[in-house]
Amino acid sequence: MKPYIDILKNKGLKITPRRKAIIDIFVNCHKHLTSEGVWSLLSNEFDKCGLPSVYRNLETLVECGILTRIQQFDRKKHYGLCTEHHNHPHHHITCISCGKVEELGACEMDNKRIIKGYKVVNHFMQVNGICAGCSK
Amino acid sequence: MKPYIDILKNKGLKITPRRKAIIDIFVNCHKHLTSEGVWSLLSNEFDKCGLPSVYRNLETLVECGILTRIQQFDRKKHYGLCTEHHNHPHHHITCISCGKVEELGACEMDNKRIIKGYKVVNHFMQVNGICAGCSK
DNA sequence: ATTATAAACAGAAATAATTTCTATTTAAGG
DNA sequence: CCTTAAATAGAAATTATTTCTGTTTATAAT
Ligand SMILES: [Mn+2]
Ligand SMILES: [Mn+2]
Ligand SMILES: [Zn+2]
Ligand SMILES: [Zn+2]
Repeated sequence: MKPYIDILKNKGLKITPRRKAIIDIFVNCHKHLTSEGVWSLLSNEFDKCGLPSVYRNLETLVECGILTRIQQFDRKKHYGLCTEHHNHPHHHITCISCGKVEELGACEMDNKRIIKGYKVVNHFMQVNGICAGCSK
Repeated sequence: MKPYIDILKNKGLKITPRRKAIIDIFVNCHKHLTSEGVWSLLSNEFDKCGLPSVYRNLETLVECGILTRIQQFDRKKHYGLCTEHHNHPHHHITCISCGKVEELGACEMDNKRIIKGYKVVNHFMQVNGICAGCSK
């Protein structure tokens, strides 16, 4: 919790109740959630909470490296806590059953500057699986 | 052109003027296009052409392995020709300037069955760059 | 060639995730 | 305690995609 607050502070962003609550949700569940999933959980805590605020805050937290974001083919963005390597590129593996997120180390693409004549700008990798808990 | 038609035939799908035209578009441009981009090009050829048909056909062609599809954070699906390895998992590198698509060989994930206790179900990789032509 | 039939189609309307806009509230520094 | 820019709520707009319905067409069987 604390280190995430510090990231916000260092970037000159306000520590608002909504931001703390959103970070708290992810710290406690370690899952990927959709914007609406987060919104739904926030409604337990706040009488009033606008969906646009949720969207705005989730994107802000992604920009800070606190959250990771994946775009599934279901047209929804999914957000999860990015627990380490805040400034290093890395990827995540997600459980398609329970939504749990874990970090993967550096991948072979991270070093490559040129591939097939293309100057590499960025790359994105998403691995989906079934976690040990859900396999049982 | 011919081999793509054969894929459709083998799957018992009809060879319609729209399908031929869509394949033709991709064969001639080797770029990623959005659904609306394809629709716009089809309008040059057909007086009447419904956007729902374009969506339906693009998805059909993806299922056949003729096209590859990526989901960008712009909320749009992008489609490109998948020229080889029709039955082998592989990835693509895309030029963010001109949209050109090229194939990448197998990646390190392809062999892995278990990662961090997760039974791997599938993975997705997208590499973006600037092609040789656009670098000049 | 003609016909039968399921697949493909057009067009309109609906859906739903996300964004934009505006007025109001609030966190944080002095 | 003030001040102020950032954050927020709520309504409305946007837009990629899907659904629905009635019509057309590719293809196989006659
Ligand atoms: Mn991470
Ligand atoms: Mn391919
Ligand atoms: Zn799981
Ligand atoms: Zn290019």
